[in-house]
Amino acid sequence: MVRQKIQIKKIDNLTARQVTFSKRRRGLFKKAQELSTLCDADIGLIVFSATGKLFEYSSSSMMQLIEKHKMHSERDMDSLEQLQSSNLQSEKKTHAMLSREFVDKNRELRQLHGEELQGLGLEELMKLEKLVEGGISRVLKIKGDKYMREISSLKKKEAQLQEENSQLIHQSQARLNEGGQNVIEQGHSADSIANNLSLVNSHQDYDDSDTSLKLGLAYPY
Amino acid sequence: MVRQKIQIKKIDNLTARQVTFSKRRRGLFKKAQELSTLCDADIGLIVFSATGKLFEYSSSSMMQLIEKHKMHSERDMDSLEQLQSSNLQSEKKTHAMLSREFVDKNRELRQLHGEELQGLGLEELMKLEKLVEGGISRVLKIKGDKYMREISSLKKKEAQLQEENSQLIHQSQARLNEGGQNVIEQGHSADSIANNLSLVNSHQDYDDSDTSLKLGLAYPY
DNA sequence: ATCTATTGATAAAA
DNA sequence: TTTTTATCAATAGAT
Repeated sequence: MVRQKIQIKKIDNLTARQVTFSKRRRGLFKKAQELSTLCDADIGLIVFSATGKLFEYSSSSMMQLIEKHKMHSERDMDSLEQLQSSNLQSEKKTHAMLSREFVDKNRELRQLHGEELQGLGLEELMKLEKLVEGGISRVLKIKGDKYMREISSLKKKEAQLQEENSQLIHQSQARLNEGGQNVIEQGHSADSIANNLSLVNSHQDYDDSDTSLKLGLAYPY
Repeated sequence: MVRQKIQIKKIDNLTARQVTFSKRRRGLFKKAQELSTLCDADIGLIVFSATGKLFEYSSSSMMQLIEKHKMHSERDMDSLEQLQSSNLQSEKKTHAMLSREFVDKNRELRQLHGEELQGLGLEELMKLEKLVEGGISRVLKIKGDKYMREISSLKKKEAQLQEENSQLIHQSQARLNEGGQNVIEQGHSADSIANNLSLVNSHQDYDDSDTSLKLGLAYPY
């Protein structure tokens, strides 16, 4: 664009190409920074040289920017997620099947063992739930850039669900006692979980991750 | 840079800022494209206007580029992951402990039931273990994007909790029916989950993100 | 890396 | 917004 105008096509001469890359790259970064400053824009610029070297600029944090970008064009992940999702379809089915087997087995155990064993499973679930909650609160402390905000949002959903779980469990317990059956120790029997269907419908609006954990453990990690 | 040189600082006048944004943005994209063509560079440019509108350019695919970028700068997430990792140490321990309890319970079941049941539990645990391993290896194939993995993990948690809710609700129904009549369709007992926990310990070597799979049981997304 | 002749980008105005 | 125009900035080619 100077001494002589050049064509915008790949520069054949390696040395000339490297020189031009270096010069123009700097110019590009400068322009990006200027635009960001002048117009209060959030800009991210990633440049890989032909040799694979990375150069980047971001007016804020690249991580943050990339996250924001993904939110604006959700389709990025979609192909990947669809891939994974389809990969998992058969597994889900198998898993659901096995889960049912386990359910039956466990019921058997309870029957053999009598009521005093009833609460154990749920009790331990609750412990695990507490662990999850602990993990959440710790992680939530991590600094809030926008990337973090997405994570936070996911965690909120999770917390709501846990709350819902707790309520279900509580009400189930109450219902059991109402039933005037053999009273169990304070443990929460899984079996005892009853009714509370009213809670269900208020959360049907969750979008993604229809993935189901048939085993249902509140295990975050 | 023209009729009068301007300072590189935020343009106060809104209209002027918008005009400049529009002009310079185009110029920037053009320069990016030129650099990409001339020097065979892989370039991604993301611009968010002050009003949140997204403009982007990528010489190849933005997704691809972002993935590549993450591979080159894995350290971004490291501090965060380390935090989480350390936060999780105690939880992992507790979890391992609980897992052992569940294993014991399962052994108890087999003992009560006699020989004909002996192999069953283990057999199914192995099946599940395979499923989990399958899920893990698939996830590990997804290019090393720790960030995505964290979000995935959260989504998994959410899914698990939702499923747990469903199960609780199902059981509630079952319980209700049991109370009044008899015979119900088999809901998924939360108790039954106990058996699966024995899977956990065999995969302690995976890093945090993947750890979720152990607990979440082959649901990577 | 530095120089400099030119082209390219763009601020201000319309 | 887009176009025009007068300048300033970027840079191709040479050193």
